[in-house]
Amino acid sequence: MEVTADMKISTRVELGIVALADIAVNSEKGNTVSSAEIAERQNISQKYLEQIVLGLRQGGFVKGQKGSHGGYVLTRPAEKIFLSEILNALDNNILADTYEADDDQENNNIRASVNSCLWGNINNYMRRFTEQMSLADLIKECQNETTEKKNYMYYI
Amino acid sequence: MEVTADMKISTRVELGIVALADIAVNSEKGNTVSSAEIAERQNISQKYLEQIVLGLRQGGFVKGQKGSHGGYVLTRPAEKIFLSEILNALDNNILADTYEADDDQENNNIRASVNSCLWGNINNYMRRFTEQMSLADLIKECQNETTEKKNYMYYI
DNA sequence: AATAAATCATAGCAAATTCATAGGAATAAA
DNA sequence: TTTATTCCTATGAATTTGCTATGATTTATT
Repeated sequence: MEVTADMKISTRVELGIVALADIAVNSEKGNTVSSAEIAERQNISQKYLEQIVLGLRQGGFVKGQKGSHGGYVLTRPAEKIFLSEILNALDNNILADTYEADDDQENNNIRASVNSCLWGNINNYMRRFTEQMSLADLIKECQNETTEKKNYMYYI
Repeated sequence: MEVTADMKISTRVELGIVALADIAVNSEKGNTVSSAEIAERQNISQKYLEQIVLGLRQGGFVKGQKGSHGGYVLTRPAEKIFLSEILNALDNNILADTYEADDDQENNNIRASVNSCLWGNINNYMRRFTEQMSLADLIKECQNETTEKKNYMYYI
């Protein structure tokens, strides 16, 4: 994800989280959730969705059951899936661990600092925020949408 | 900036901030700073830099003096230029004011919430952070790079 | 065994975006 | 008039993104 490119979420990441939340909500009794169901509920092209869910499976969040009456279930409870993990799986650029200094050290003091001060700071916030927010938290927030938003406090 | 895609800064924004900082630092006695100077100091293609500085001028941060011995100077002190303004000028997606709900309200409760909860939160942080950090602050941090990093606290 | 329903995997493509390169017009100082 | 600079626009290659499409594979059901 480029903070560039826009502080705008990519469709892939957005739909990935949506799909995972949909699976979490609709597989509560152990039944599987098919991509066709998700596609209809969330109004997404099914084939496109399948590609995205592929990433979720490769990331280890869901497992798929092939065949008739197949579908997806979570591999672990939504309380133990953190948004940071999802972002890393679906978009490996979005959460960089570190911003390494540039190689030629002579002239780019300013340039290196822009990265470390500004983006490092924002990236740290984003990482911490997503590391502490689980899929279950997100779903809870969806259900409480009308209630007052909490204030979060973070040390950066 | 797409948190998509990557939480990675675009070259344009990065070089824009770098160029502006360079101008701020090197025009202290009222002298102009030419794009050739900046390009050499920061090791950037001059022609590419000119395009970026064009955006800075259109954003009202610098004014250019044409002709021999021309160059750029800030239009106001670095203390009064905030990073949020630069981001908005160079990348109009990076700091969205709001995340408007999607149009068809029936099925996409989850989808709307992903945007408002997750990206709204991160975007708010980013906006507040960049609204309170001036170009002068950034330059100061560059000069204190070896010193211990401060901890910032924010309410989101 | 046959059928149907679903995942799984890959290829491809149009549009947009990004990162530059290039050429030259306009302007101002010397 | 020369030189140095900003200013402006066109162009293109490479990448990314969002999406469509095709079909192989697997499993449950009849």
